[in-house]
Amino acid sequence: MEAIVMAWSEQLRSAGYKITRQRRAVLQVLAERNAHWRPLEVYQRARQRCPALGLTTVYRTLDILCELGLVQRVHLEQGCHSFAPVSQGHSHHLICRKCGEVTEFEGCDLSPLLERVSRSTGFVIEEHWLELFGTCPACQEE
Amino acid sequence: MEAIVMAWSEQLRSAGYKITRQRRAVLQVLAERNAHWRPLEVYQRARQRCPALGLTTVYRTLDILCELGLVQRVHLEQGCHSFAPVSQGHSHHLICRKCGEVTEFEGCDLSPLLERVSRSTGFVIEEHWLELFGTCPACQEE
DNA sequence: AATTTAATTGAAAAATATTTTCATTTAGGA
DNA sequence: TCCTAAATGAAAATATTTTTCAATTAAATT
Repeated sequence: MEAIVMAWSEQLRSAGYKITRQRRAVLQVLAERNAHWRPLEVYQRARQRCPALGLTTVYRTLDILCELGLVQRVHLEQGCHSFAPVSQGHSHHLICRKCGEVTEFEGCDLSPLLERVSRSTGFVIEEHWLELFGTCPACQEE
Repeated sequence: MEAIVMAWSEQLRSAGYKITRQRRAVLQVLAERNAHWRPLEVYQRARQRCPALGLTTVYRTLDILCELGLVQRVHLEQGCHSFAPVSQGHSHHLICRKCGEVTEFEGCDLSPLLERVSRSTGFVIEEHWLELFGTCPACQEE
């Protein structure tokens, strides 16, 4: 089994959640590809591994994974119904518009910008949210 | 009538859309407050001005306004079902978590960051979204 | 290995959000 | 005023998400 699935399972377990066949199937699907997934897509794909899986459980599992910070909601141009795996805590996504691949990127130091905006507007800024869209190396070749 | 409503109307007209009572009512509501609006909220409020208005028309009007770049979808923590007025073309929003006020901010020069991310990932970056959340000056006083 | 129990489950129903369809109405040019 | 394509609302359809509840099950305990 993928290392990431084992790591996620361990996180679930230590947060007091049981490792069920259904949850494992969901985790395995998410680990398949570093991309954004809609609940229905996860459901359809995970049912190949665990035919008894229900859509409700997919929603519930994604909720838990979000709460633990293992996946994050991704807001696409078409809507905000997708989720993507996250490796560290607070994370920003770079999304390929063609294949849907999701990459996290480092070095998001927005402090100077936030500082400037805060000064000019008088807002106290508590949270920021940045997403980039483009074309990944593989899709550029086509 | 608010200047902004007239400006929006002119934009609609010159894009070939008719100025109907319904559309005017929607525009007037959006001009009331620089905040984020959900379609249902717009509907309820605009019906006070135009009781014949249907929810379908609100959705359709918001679509058109988006297409013309006069409003923009706002992605909140709770979901992406809200819209906010936009003054210039590409715009970023600063959103008050308490009162919902939406402010556009200037000076979003992300070029160095985008350049850096592009180099380290190999992605061609075509679009970026940045949203800030915090507390506006008025809400800080409470 | 068997027992126990609280967590987890799926199905169905409900709630919520959005889009489509279509007959009727209407804005605005002729 | 007349005309016509655009726009409309109501209702139905579709899509998404949550709630409810009786049955099942993971995993701790014996």
